Amino acid sequence: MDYKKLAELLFPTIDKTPEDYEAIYPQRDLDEEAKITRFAPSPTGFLHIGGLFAALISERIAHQSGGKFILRIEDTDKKREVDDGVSKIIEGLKSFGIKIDEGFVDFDTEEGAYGPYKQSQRAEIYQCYAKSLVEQGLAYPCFCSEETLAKIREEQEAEKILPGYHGKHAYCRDLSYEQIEANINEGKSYVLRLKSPGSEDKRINFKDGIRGKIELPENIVDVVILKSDGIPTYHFAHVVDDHLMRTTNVIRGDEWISSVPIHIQMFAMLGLKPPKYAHIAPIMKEDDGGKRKISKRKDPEAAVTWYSDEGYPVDGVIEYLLNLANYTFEDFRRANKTAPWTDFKLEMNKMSNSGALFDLVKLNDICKNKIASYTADKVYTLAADWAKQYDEELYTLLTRDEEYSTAMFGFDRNPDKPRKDIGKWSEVRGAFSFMFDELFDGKYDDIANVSKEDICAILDTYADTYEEAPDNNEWFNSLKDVAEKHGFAREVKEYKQNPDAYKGHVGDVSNVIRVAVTGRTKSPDLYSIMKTLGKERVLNRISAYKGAIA
RNA sequence: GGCCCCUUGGUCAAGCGGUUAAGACGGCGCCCUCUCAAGGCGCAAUCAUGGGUUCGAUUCCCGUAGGGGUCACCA
Repeated sequence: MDYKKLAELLFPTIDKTPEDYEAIYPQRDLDEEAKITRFAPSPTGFLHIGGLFAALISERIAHQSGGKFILRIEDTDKKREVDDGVSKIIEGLKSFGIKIDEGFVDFDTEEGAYGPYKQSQRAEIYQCYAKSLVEQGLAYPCFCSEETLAKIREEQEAEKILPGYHGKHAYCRDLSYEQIEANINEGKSYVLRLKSPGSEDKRINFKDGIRGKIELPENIVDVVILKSDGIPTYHFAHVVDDHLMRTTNVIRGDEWISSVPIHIQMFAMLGLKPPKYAHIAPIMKEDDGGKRKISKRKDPEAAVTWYSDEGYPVDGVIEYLLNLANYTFEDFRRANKTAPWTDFKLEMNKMSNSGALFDLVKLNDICKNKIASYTADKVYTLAADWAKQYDEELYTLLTRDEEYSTAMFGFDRNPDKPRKDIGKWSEVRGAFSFMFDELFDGKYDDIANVSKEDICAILDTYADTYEEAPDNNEWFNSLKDVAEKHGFAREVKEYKQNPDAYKGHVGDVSNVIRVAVTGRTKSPDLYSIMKTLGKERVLNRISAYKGAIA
């Protein structure tokens, strides 16, 4: 058969050759060490936490080696594509600080010399490589209908042999030129299949960057490389794109492992060198005592936007993911308390090869530590940013008096032992409601161990003698005076040594003030709170509390 | 079902033939403390299972079970 003639019949408009594209997209001029990685999602909905994880790993591997990180859009499936899919991906990546060098670096901004970076715009390139395969007799058109394919599958199931287009079921494999031409003239639609040279009893080996050596049976199926609309399947697009974009390391989900034989075969048939592969385990979710892949449909936390909505600090989420990727991140963080996460050297071979359960409790802990490490200014900025989008009332309150809010976020924020009570911005409202009259709900925790009479007497004395103390010590000393006056011990120790001699101790007295001022028995440093609140508001709170318990 | 991958406390996990089987989160307890948060100290809790190999298996080999993935003109 004259394959050249066939190629012309199939691709009359394709006049470039693979050599042309080799020249258009030359080898990159980079260090030996520099790695080119890419994140290649399909725009079928929101950005998934697993996608962010894969993107983060790829970005790290590229940037810590002095290489480049590409965002390529795999939009070869028109049926599943979602309108704003691309912008959702870019927005998600951007909001988590993933820096893209090439491809879709921003909304409507495509950069780089290896584009276009959207597969739907690369049809001619794929077709050119497909044509060359046909010319060499390595690919052929297949006219089998869906029904035929279904029948083949049935037969194979009955015979208990490997399903797929191969062997005696590969009906179109040996069609003559005349048959093909006749079919085409009839207007029959067809796909292009690769003529697999694989044999059933041979195996292929490859080294996975995470799992090490993997051995799989060779691919014997004549897979589709071009769909009937002329658009490539994932496999073919991957091979052509990652070659032409000069990707050195393909990092993707482990659901691709079983396709590696197909990919390696394609690279070989095109005479190209495959990239290094690394397959990462999916993020799992606990389900009825079992594990399952975290799912777009069932789990709100699968969407990356969920973390933004909840107000998790983006660094916290990233560090949790890094922690999931390499157990050594924790040590890095302990040793470098304030270093940016980009200083951490991610190691591929330290990645776990079984899927980890996503642990919101751990995430929360990391985020608490993260926020505790911020300055009050930074907390203010980030909390306000979040509130602006998700809690308008809080935003108004927070920004009404920046100095006031910053002082509030500064409670107990000493560098050695910072307060760790909020893990996400949505907790700000609840944690600091007492700082704003608009949010202060007039509900009070019960005080169990002080009588109502004593509470009133303490409040009276306190209100009458209230002065803004210059520092915490002095304030506390004056509180001790109040305690003493009402029959409470000045020191907790004194009380413990001789409990019958007192009604209680200074801690009980401070709690009375605490409840009056904040409504609750648990709060950050009371002195700081009152100082920030100001005398007038403190006195108002005290009288309001008296009214409430009267 | 075929093929492939995986299996250490509740969770993330270190370990790579001999260990009291790290560490972190969570839990519990104690200490510190004007409350809480934090911090300090401590406790409980793990090698899926059966066979080998070996003087010795968490570690190596085989089987079993369980989990996951994949077998499309989806990625």
